[in-house]
Amino acid sequence: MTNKDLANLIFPDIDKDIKYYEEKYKPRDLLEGARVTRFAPSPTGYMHLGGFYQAIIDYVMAKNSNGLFYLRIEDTDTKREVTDAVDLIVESLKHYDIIPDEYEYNGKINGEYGPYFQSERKEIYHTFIKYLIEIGRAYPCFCTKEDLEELRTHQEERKFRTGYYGRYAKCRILPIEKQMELIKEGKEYVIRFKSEGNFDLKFKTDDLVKGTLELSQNDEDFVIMKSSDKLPTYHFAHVVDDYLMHTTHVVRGEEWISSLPKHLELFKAFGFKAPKYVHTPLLVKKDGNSIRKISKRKDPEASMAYYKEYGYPKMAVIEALMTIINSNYEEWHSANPDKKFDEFQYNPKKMSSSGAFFDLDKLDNISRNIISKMTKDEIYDNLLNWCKEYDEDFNHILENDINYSKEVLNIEREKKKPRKDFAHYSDIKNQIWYMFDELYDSHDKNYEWQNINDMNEIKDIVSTYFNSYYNENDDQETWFEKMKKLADLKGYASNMKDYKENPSDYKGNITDIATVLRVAITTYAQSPDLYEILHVLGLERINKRINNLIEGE
RNA sequence: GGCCCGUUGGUGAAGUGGUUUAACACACAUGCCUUUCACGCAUGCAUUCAUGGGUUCAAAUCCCGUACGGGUCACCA
Repeated sequence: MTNKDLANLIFPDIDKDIKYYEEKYKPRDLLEGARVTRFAPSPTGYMHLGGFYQAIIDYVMAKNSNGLFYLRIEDTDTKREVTDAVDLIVESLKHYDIIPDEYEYNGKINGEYGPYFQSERKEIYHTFIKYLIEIGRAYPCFCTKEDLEELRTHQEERKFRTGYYGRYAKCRILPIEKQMELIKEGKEYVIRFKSEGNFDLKFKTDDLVKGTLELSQNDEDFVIMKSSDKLPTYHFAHVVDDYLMHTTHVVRGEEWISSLPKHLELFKAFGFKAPKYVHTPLLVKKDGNSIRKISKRKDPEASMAYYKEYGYPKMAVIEALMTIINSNYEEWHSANPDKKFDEFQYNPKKMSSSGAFFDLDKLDNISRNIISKMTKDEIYDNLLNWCKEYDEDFNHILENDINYSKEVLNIEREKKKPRKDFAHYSDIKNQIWYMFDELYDSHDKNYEWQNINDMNEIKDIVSTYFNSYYNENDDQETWFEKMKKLADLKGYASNMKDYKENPSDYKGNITDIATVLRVAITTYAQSPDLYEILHVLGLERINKRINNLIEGE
């Protein structure tokens, strides 16, 4: 009885060999220096910010080297799988225009190196495992959960390092005859890798972010194939897939560093060249005094859905992430405003090696800048798009009179120093509701009168102004001159200098007049430029409002 | 607990032995501009790089210890 007999007993139907797959998945025809990256999430829930952050790195690394970026779904854990998770992942990437060059979705495979769902690659893994068994580097293990637990407590009590290794790996010394006998009896088993490493020996390996890592050799006979569904574990699938798909750079969270020795030993056992690794720092968050990993349960902003719901422009989210990825991104971007973010030369060495904070304030700032630079047409389209999903009422209002809506959005826009008061689309309605009669009429109005708060005085100022002074066709200068005249007429200083010199000579000053008019029209003491607001509103809306104000109460 | 990684202002960070009196951006504060707000502009905000020691003419930058934080020790990824 030989290893070959064992291998055939375990995988009687596997008739292909590694060569077959190497022939099938030939090296990629890419230019020198082109990087092949992949985003390889497991579909266990929603799209996490940390995953997206990695996908961006993958994408940028591939794009700025004329390489290629693909999506692989790591669905080898059938127990944790969540139904719509793959849809969420694909839709999130799509929403941000991070489109993989190769992927598989809804049964359609786009790319020559698929399938791209690990669950569909079972035969490939089995072929590779079969080979390992044949050369004596893998074996069936019949230990039960109880056996392993016992081992563990035994090791813990003696303060030994826990794990299935060396003399504790009892199934590795089972004679082949015994192994085959147990399998024929129908005993449950997993396949373990037979390690040749020595934990006391260290080796050095390079990580593109962390630099040189000094790690102990792996000596654990870790599981490479599970018993229940015969699917491989992550460690095994990673090695086989990234070899066959010719990944050049593996981007993953730094939590994987501790299992790197396992992966490297596996690559070595096959005689494959390992890819380069980019172990990214975790996204963390300050919670009181402690720092912790950003968590989906406690932090809504951990989910990509958060940014969509709030209506952040997609470039804002991407740029906020880019500034964490390489802090010189911002500088580069302002020097190259017309270049796309994926032209930025990402440098893993410049990446922070400690945990990174994702700062929502910073996101808001970036977002404000981006929104302020949009043309009225762009912001209108984007807002409408967002409203279609999250605010149907506002959507209808915006579509009711498209030109008017665009003019409203255009207030203090399309100029050198545009307003920067919208951080996300869900902000907008609350800030400009008074521009739309449909919202204005039904809105609770809390007039923020300031210095002048006597209603008779207010009504007098408002009616005099709109009856005798306001003219829609005035330019801004004339418009303001008229307001000054009104101020003089009513006993308010039109010149601030005069007012400051002799405040007691006046009832108030020009700012009080402007404020009354502003509040009368918008209810707010603070608003964008009043001249523009009046101009956009138009006489009809204005008259309706002042009539209501004067006749009301 | 073992092993690994890390620690520069409120935040992201630049910086790898001497143009650093520690860049830039966000946040914050003050002032200017101004019919309000926002914008813009100006100024301020770490005498110090977790901490103790060492190497050196010279250290945030190199070495050792300590503390603290994080990761990982599954038939999860």
